[in-house]
Amino acid sequence: MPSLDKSLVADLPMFAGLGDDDVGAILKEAQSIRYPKGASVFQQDEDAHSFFVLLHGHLRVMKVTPDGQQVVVRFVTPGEIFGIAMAMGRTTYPASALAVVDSVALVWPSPAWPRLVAKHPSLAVNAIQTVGSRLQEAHTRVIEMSTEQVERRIAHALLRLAQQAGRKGEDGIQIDFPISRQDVAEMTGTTLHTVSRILSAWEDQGLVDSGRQRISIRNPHKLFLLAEPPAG
Amino acid sequence: MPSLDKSLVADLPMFAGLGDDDVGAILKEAQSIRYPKGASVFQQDEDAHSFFVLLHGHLRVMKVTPDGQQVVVRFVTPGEIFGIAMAMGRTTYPASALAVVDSVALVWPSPAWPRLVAKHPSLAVNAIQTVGSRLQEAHTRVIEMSTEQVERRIAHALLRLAQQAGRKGEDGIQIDFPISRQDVAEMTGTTLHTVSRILSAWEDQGLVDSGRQRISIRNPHKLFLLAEPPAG
DNA sequence: CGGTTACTTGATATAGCTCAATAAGGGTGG
DNA sequence: CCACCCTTATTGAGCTATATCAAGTAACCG
Repeated sequence: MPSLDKSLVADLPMFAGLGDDDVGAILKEAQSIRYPKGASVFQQDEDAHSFFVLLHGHLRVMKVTPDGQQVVVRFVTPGEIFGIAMAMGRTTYPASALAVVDSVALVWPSPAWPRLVAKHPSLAVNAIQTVGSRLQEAHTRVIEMSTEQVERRIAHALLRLAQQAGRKGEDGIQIDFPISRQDVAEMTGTTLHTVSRILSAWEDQGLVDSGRQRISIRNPHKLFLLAEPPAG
Repeated sequence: MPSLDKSLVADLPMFAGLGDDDVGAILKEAQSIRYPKGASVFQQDEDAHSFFVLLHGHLRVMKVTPDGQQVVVRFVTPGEIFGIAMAMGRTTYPASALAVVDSVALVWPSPAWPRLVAKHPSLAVNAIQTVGSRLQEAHTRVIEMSTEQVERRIAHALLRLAQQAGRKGEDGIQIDFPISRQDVAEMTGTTLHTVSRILSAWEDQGLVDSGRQRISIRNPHKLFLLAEPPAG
């Protein structure tokens, strides 16, 4: 019984440079698990027992500060590897992951990682690149938070979301999972009130069309101009 | 002529899990270069020709936004690997590195990386961990910028600097390289004016002792309490 | 010394937070 | 299918942390 279809995953960046046989062997060690909407995939500070590849759905990854404030680290989209705390030399997860819609992931036990890497070194190379690009993103975010004010940060966040999880609709690009004002606030370091006000303003200008846990971008070009004002 | 002393570098995290022979072989491919104070090691967007290990001195890594604002990404301290853009799958450096004091680094040509990794897989594993811990730091910074106000952010930044580059002096921990108010501002997303005011206030309270491009922490414990106020 | 770079400090302006109240969806159970 | 409830979103008013503007002082460098 070929438990998992190689074709589903063979061309994910994580498996780049691996032959079909290798991919098959790696997949044999994984199981696929379904996470219903709202379910937790793993919790911050919990023992990093597994690592994952998202097959279907969307996850919100968030961190909570000691005093209870939440920050959204990112959203995981299908094809991404996540929860690789162990590969980064950690024993616990640095953040929590929650299914925002019904989702399915491949799951490997963390102890399999060193063995798999030893046998398939390209895994390590690919993992560095994955972590590297996340580092880039994180730095981008630091820079935005240091130098831009709220409106531009929100514009950037929405454009990024549209790129990662945008679904072309009748008029505009819709973000393909439920996302609240609070979520956007936690991604951009502001409050839901400010997000609400700004989205309302943009709505009036015909820039976006949004509602309860739903945002679509009607005019990406104008939004882009807000995010990156032409030099002057 | 044994150009470089293995003992200098054999126990850096980057070479963990490698035998003396391996370390020797890897070192053979590097040259050591001196960067006088103020010299550029590499420039943002420049072709990622080399990667480095800092042997001596301190570097400031910074990014410039399209509109010319600078952000300090981090300071490099001796023993660290840096400029590994290429390992992360980039062809150009995402930031610039500048010697803030006379410095010395080991330099490898980027094309050597894949070959070295193929021959010494622990390099890849160690690199993931390095990049992973930088990702952690970057996320920490995002979270601080999202949830803390300026005074706490500066407190955190100074404590981190003290940990990475603190030199125990007669009274307190001195940051071991020249650092201006502007630098601290660019690390914490504020202005030099605000940093100056806050340091002045701390000076009055006997928390720090600072001057032109010089900061030392007289009372780390109190500073820590500012950074992490006890729950309430 | 003269010039430049770093730092200090006051006064004012304002972006965005906080507080507060209301409204609109949308799911659920009767 | 309707009524209710809970979550999410909207919007106003006032406040405050911090940026900005402005001016002067101190340290270092050649």
